[in-house]
Amino acid sequence: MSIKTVSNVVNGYVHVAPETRARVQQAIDALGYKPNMAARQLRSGRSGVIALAVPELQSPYFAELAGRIVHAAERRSWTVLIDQTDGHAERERNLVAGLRRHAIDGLIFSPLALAGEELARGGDETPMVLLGERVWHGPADHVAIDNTAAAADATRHLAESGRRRIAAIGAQDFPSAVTAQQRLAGYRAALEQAGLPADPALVAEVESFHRADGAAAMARLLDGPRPPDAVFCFNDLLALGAVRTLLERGYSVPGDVAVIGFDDIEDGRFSTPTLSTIAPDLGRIAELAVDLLAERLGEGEAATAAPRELRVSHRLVARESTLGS
Amino acid sequence: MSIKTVSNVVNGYVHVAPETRARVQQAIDALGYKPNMAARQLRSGRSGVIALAVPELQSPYFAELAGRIVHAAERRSWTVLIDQTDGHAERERNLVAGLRRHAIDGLIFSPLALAGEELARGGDETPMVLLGERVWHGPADHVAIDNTAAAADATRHLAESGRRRIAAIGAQDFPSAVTAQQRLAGYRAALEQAGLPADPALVAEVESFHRADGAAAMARLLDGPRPPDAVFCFNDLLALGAVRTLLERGYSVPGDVAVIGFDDIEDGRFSTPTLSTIAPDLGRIAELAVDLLAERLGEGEAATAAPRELRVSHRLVARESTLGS
DNA sequence: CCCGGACTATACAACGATGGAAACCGCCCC
DNA sequence: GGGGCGGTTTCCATCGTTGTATAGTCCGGG
Repeated sequence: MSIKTVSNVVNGYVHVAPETRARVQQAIDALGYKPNMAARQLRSGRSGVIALAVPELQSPYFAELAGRIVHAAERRSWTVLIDQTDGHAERERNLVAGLRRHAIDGLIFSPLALAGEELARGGDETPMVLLGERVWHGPADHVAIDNTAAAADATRHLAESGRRRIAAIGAQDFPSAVTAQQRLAGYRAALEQAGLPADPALVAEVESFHRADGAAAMARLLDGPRPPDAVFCFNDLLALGAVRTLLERGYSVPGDVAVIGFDDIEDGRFSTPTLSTIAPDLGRIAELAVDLLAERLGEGEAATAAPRELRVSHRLVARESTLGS
Repeated sequence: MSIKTVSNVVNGYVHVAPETRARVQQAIDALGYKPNMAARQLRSGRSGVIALAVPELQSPYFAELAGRIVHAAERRSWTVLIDQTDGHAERERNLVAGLRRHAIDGLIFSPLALAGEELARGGDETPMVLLGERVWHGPADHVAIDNTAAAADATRHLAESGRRRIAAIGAQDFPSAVTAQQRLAGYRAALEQAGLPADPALVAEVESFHRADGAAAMARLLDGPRPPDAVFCFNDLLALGAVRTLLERGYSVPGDVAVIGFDDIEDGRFSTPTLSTIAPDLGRIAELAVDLLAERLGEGEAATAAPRELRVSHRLVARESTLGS
């Protein structure tokens, strides 16, 4: 009974005599033998682990995304290793440069601080899939919804319900804030299409996309000369923060001010009022990201093809914060 | 220039001539050499990866916990691999049995479906730290807050603000639902201490701890013969769901019904009304869990000591849902 | 009765890194 | 001038697994 025979049994190699197989299996059970993954990995070059890099798990959007990706990866018997970048450019750069401390087969990366050419991979050939909004035709596979169109949908929804002074919360003007810029572009486009003036005083900048930023931004808008009658927030957290400020100050939502968010996180379905939002097809994003990695890890053709850009659908979900109850 | 010399340079071995070191380093940079983690791991027996097993990342509590643990692990240069059990007993059993597909140095496990002796480790000697509530003196290191006391604190807070009919949402009667049972025990103890009768009609069972369960449970309580004037929900998600139902039906919170939750997730700080809750020291839990693993992975004494039980502090955070605004 | 082929088990060499021992070097000191 | 010595580098074995090549076994057919 040689080592190789054990290997054959463990791997279900066909030509093992049933009797031998049984004996080996028995020994395995008795001794509690576990194959050593490190050695297997060394031999095969595959670890069965993919990394997911997100800014922070504390944000419901990323937490949900992570959960979906873990599930999608499970179907391929992959495990997911989490890298939290906290949105630090340095960390993100290290990821892209492949300065990882651990052996992974692929990387799914939702960048926050990096954009454009900075995401080009140097030297490291482990496949990478980029998530989230970004200039098209980048250096790696990319999965995203049509961000600008989605933002326009949200804004149009507000306009169509008769709102005239539609504010935006979530603008950011540093160059890597592609998400914010695309959503702002969609907002402006929809305003123009609706024949509404674009009042710069109605665009509120934020540091980051958390509830507190939304609350503060809303306060600034309300303190301005002519407060808005509707707000498009660039994500649901901002929107929940904004709603909080509005209710705190005695405004009615959507009576006085309608609010719409972006992401469709679960919080918005149970908040009061429930939150209108743009719902990206998260499940599909997760599946596609994992599928793309799988293709790159596969044998032939697809593995070396040019970067692909996949667009995922989104839909508008109108709830109480714009419709009333 | 041998392989070993490169290894020595990479690992910062002292006795390498500066000139040699420089040449090697230069070659490394030029060729983009990356040490192979699989090989290193095979030799050293350490992967630098710990697994975190939680029921689901979609729950803000676990998402936050995961984020904290990733950060705590980072300080030891460990990476965290996520296992989502979805609360399936089978999956949890596999974890405990060590039927892992990947090489990890340790496991931080927040069980949902398993309890007590089922958690005893068979054969697998990779260290495990259990999180969350459970019978004491179990088979592995364990970090948790005093769950019963915390539940009593929450209930007492309601009683002290003059509420007489205090309901509980979150009871579960299957044997592994230790968390629910401990919180229920705390609730009952506090009622008794406050001299309030324990009306079984005021205890609402739930399937799981999500917003929808809280909303449904609240509806059942309101439809009952004598609705409560306060509710202690066994976690914040249940509480947010309950608040949603109350507001939807025109009740004032806390005017008609006061609500308190458990976990102190971020949602509760920006909901309307803001949510009173029990805040466990999550950061400390994460740190301790990682520290315990580190001890077990260390060389000598501590590695083989008896399982330890560490208790983490919690505090009551009173917000609008019990105090009013 | 021998041989080919199918089936089964073993031997050996990798995968890439590292600990330890051995080899090499220049130099000081007796 | 040779032995010893510190500092530096190389050699060898090893971690556990698996692909390839090889050896062994058994059977049926020519």
